[in-house]
Amino acid sequence: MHVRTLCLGALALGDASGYEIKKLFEDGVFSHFSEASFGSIYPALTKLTDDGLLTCQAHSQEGRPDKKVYSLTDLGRAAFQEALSQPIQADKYRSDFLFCLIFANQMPTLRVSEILDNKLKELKEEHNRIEAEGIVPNTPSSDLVKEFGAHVTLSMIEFLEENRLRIEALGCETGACLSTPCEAVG
Amino acid sequence: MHVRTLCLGALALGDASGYEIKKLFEDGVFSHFSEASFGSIYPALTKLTDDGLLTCQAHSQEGRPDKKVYSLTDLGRAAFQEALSQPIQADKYRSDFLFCLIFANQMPTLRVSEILDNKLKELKEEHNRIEAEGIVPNTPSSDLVKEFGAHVTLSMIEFLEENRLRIEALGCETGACLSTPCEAVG
DNA sequence: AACTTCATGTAACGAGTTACATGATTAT
DNA sequence: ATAATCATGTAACTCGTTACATGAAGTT
Repeated sequence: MHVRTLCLGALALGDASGYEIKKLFEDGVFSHFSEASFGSIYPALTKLTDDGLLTCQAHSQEGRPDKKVYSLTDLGRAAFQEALSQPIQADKYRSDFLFCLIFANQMPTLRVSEILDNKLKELKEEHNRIEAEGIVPNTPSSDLVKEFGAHVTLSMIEFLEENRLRIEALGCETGACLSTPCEAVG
Repeated sequence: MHVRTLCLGALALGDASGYEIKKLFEDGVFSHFSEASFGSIYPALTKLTDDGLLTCQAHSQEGRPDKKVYSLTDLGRAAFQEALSQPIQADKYRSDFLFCLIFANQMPTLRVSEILDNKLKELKEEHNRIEAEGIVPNTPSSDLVKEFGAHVTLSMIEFLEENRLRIEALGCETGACLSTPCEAVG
C-alpha cells in the first residue's frame, strides 16, 4: 500500500496536518502494522492536493511554519473507497529475530539469551502500548484491531516464555563458535 | 537485514546456487519471515564472491546455464558470525488487512466478509505450509521456529474466527457507503 | 545548557523489485 | 499445446528513507 493511500486513510479518520499524520504512524493506531516517514508523507500530501483529492488550509502560527491542515475532498473520499475495494496485499512479516534464531546453534548461549530477552522486552512494550491506546473516534473497529494486536503479541510472549529453556539450550558453549560453526567443530 | 547477510545465512545451512537460495525464501524455512528476489540475490552473490566471502564452483549442465554452487569461505563464515552478534532490528509487521479493517464501517458488509475470508484462507494456507515443512538438516532450531510460526498463525486464525460476527457487523449496508463514509451520512 | 516537541520541506541516496533477455526440459 | 521448473543475469525503475535546512517554545 502506497504512502498516498495511507495518507488518505489517515485523513478519513479526520482532518490533520502532515505532522499529525506522522504521529498516527509513529504512536497511533497505524503504528503496529504500517509505517511512513516525513520524507514520504509531505510529498504525498502535496501530490494529493495537486490532484484534487485533498484541500489544504493553512493556519498561521507565531514562531512556527504555518500548520497546514488537510481535508479529504469528495474525489479523495471516492479514491479511498476505490482503494478499499481493491484486492488486498498479503501481510508481510519480516523478522531478523527469527532469522537469527535459526542459527542459534552457532551462537554462544549468552547471546541467545540476550536476543531472547530483547525480543521479549520489545514484545511486552508493544503489548502495553496497544493496551494503553484509546479507541479512535468514529472508528468502531479500532477496538477490534486493538484486541487483535494484543492477542497476537501475547501469544508470542507466551510461546517464547514457555520455551525459554529449550531456546537457550540451542546455543553452544561460549568461545567454541565465535568464528566456526558448531556443526563444523570436532 | 541486507540481502547479502541473508545469502550468507542461507549458505550457512549448506552450499547452494542462487536459484536454490531463492527457493529457501520462496518456499523454505526463511519464507515466513524474510524475502529476497533474483534481482537482489544474484548481484549479492557476485559481490560476496568478489569480496572473498564466498567461493563459486560452476557445474556445467546440458541445455542450461552452468549451475553455480556457492560455498562460504572462512572469511564469509566470520562475517556472518559478526552479523549475528550485531544488534537485531525490530521485527516489521505490515498488514494492509488490518489497515483496511480500521475502515470496515465504510465498507459494505459483503466486502468485510470477503476480506475476512481471504485473510483466513491465507492464514490457514500458511499454517498448513508451516506444519508440512521438514526440519532443516544441521539446524536444531528450525523445529522451534516452525512451532513459533504455527503457534502464531493459529492464534490469529482463532481470534478472527471467534470474532467473525463482530467483525462482519462493522460493515455498513450495501450501497450506503460506496462513495461517502457512513459517519458522514444522515 | 541540552533535549524534546512542534512544524514543513527537499535532495541525495539506498536497496530492492519488476521486467526483460534466453532457452532447454518436464509435466499437465 | 501450455505451463511450470530449472538456471543465470542485467537494467530501468519505484519507492521510500536518511539527512539536512530552519527555527521557536517548552521542558529537564
